[in-house]
Amino acid sequence: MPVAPPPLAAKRVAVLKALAHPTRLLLTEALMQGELCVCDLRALVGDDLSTVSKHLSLLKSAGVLVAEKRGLNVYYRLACDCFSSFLACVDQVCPSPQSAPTQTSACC
Amino acid sequence: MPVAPPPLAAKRVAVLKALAHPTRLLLTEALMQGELCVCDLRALVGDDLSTVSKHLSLLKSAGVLVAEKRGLNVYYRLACDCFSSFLACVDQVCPSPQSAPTQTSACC
DNA sequence: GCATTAATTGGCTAATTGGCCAAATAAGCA
DNA sequence: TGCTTATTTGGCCAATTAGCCAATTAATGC
Repeated sequence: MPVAPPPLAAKRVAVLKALAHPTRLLLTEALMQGELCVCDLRALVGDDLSTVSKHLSLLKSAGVLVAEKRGLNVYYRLACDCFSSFLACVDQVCPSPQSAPTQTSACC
Repeated sequence: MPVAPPPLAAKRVAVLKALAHPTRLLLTEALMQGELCVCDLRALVGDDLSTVSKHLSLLKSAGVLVAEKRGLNVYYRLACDCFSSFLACVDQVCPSPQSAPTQTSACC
């Protein structure tokens, strides 16, 4: 088993692709502090509401976020609470000279 | 500090985007076992040599891989040895029902 | 039911990315 | 020098993605 089997690999790619966009990464980072509704997130990133909605939908499809409708609002939150260590992982994958200088959270 | 500062965020996006492609993820996973030359990697993925070269170049630009020329061959290897725990991280970001069933390597 | 607010969906175009071919560069060897 | 092999680069076209607008759906209150 030299590499991941196709279904796992496809899932990994979906997660990575979902997060590999500045706006979507920003949205996800914002949700580290807790759930927010779409209109809050829209105000945060400044894009058109439909654009934000599509980004969120993609993140939900990938399994990164979960959505819950309460009243008129839809609240999004992280599907798992390990996203901060995931980010630490990302920062560690390549030993860049300037990034993560005072980073203490470890992944690997 | 609600979210990552622009330069760090851009770097994260670059790493994620580099890995968010089936072929590039496959190439990177293959290099977990050690360095390989471009022709070996080309045989592994089956794409045109120029396509593989461009994928590798992108991964190098993102800082995921490093290249070293020895003789006629260019050998690529992982820029950091923590890639396996990074993958474990990816698998953990969303609690999918079928993926990572017997996974013991932990990230978060 | 009708009006209002929140969010999603469809449609369209612009921009980006992917992948092949051909040409160019680089290194070793006769 | 010229030949051969390994890799990269440029160019081109197809496919995907991004983002805006308009229209639709959903929930609440009158």
